[in-house]
Amino acid sequence: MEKVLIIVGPTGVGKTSLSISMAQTFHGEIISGDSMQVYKNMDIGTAKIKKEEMRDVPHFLVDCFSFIDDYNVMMFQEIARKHVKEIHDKGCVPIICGGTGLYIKSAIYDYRFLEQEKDEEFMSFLNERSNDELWGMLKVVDPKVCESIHQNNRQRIVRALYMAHTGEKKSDIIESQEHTMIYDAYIIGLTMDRERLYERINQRVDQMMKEGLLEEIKSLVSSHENVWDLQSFQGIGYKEWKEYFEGSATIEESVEKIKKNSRNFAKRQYTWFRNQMQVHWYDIEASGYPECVVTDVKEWLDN
RNA sequence: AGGGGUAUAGUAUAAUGGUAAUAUAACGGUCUCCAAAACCGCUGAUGGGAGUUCGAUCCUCUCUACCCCUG
Repeated sequence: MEKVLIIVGPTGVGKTSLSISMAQTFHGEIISGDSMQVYKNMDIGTAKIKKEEMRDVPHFLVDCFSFIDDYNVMMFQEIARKHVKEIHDKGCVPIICGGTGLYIKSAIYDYRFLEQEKDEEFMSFLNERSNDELWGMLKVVDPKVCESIHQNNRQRIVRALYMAHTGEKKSDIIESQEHTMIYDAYIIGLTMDRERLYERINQRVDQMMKEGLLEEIKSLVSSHENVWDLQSFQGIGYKEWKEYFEGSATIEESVEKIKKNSRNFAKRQYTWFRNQMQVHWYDIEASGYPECVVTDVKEWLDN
């Protein structure tokens, strides 16, 4: 199996800088496992790596789509796997680094997605139903998957109904998989004291403001109509400005909201990585932090 | 310093002479294409002391802290 190095962790913990040093040490190339850093012109709010920080290490899936484009797991899975193969064939180490848990898991496990077909009629049919009605429908159509989705989670219920309607049932897809990794992956998870991480996140948001986050937003807002509905504008650091532009919130309130959402996000990321993937955790504040990663990765590469 | 007021969960607000509710935060979890999303669960409080009372968070006194007014 091809070897792939994975770097995950909560936002703001320092994944990017480790990815560069790993790439330099082990002759690696980096694939971004991040759902927002793909968008061009969204640099500050996504904490995107700067050109000069890349140190000539090749990066993929960064800065490659317009902010009006849609991007999703299936696209990530396909493109990331393609890059893994190419990097591997070159004799380099593919490094997937990012914070979007589902994306990364879907690329390294045998996840299978349905080809998306548009069915506007069925969609609007679903949109008119209440949560309870949809839940009742799913119970009939795909009872197995129904058990695993909470009644209030409309988004998932709709998705499952849509899958059953357009092709395969979600439960069938899941049962057709072995739920194993398709690569020989070493998963590095970075962590640190929760309180200090939150402090760091808060400071990073203040830093974004100093670097001109608001100006970045303004220029995007003026370059396209109704940006607030775009998928790219559902990202933290962007969606929080809607109220400000509508005149119902101050800059300070928006900044505080960004901080809060970032902290909440970091917590959800921990939950995912702790429970969904087999992560080797490293405390970035522990003594000998970068060195022990190098030692472990070296051992894994040699096997 | 004098006069008045307030004290309930980390924060903001309820309520009652029979030990307390809501929001939010915090924490934990679910996750197969909106995932930086969507959803679920849970912990936590009547400032300290004394009195009245069968029983006080509620009434009384006192201490403490904070707020307002007047020098």
